[in-house]
Amino acid sequence: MSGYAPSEAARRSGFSLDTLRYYEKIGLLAEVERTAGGQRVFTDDDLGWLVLFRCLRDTGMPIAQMRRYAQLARAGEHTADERHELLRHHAARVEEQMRLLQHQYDHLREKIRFYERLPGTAPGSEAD
Amino acid sequence: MSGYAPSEAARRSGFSLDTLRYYEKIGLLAEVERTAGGQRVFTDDDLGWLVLFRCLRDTGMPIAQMRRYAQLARAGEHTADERHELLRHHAARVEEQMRLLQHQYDHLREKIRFYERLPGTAPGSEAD
DNA sequence: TTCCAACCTGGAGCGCGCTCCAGGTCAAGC
DNA sequence: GCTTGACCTGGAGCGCGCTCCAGGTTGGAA
Repeated sequence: MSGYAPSEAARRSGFSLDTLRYYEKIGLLAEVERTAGGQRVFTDDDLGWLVLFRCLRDTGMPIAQMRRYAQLARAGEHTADERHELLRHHAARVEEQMRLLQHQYDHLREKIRFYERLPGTAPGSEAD
Repeated sequence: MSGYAPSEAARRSGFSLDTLRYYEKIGLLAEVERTAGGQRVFTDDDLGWLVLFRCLRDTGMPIAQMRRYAQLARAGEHTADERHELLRHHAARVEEQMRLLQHQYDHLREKIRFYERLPGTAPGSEAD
């Protein structure tokens, strides 16, 4: 079941080896288990965290905030409310982000339509 | 009608004064007109470009690509096809970006639902 | 046993997109 | 004419999130 070499964890998570080490170094990922010789062994739980980090990162959460979330989770059950609130707050910003993206995408499409109305090589508007 | 002081251009565009100067320096904005004394005077056309840059920037286009677009436009009508293609290509990436954002947003909402199913302070799953 | 690819560490470096600074100039109101 | 706030320039610095490097260690296959 669990116990992945670094390269395997990288492959499964989509993060680079360097990024995995970096995430551990800055305390985003908790201390990863090691072999007797000191090489990392990632667990399914680590992989689960990486999936979450990817979600949060892809939605624009800064690393400092991800770290805060992770540290709260490690602190125990009693931080559940705060973690919940943190995610809800983030979700609200993601919604705003989606609205802005949609809005600017509409602008972009309109701009593109301008080019599609251009009849070959005719004199066009200045505002292109 | 046209002729805006730097601070006014900043206010209208939402870019900082430094950013406006930076955009001109790197050749994103064409050379902005000046008073006899050397102070910038932004035109309505400049403002139009800034609106476009905001659209492209908000949708994640790198500056190098915006500059390419701007330079093509300055080069004349004969670059219209290439500009069109550039925007269409960008729009495709924005669509992909929107899909990913929606997908990860769904994940996030599911995570939040997990906290909402938590009955007070009960022993929860590990995978939080 | 030997090999070599994968792994380790600490720390420097990078690419992006600004942002700030020092030291000086301009121009509008009094 | 003087003041003062907005503006100018070139260039350094920054915050983020990695990414790369040198120099050394590990561990599974042949």
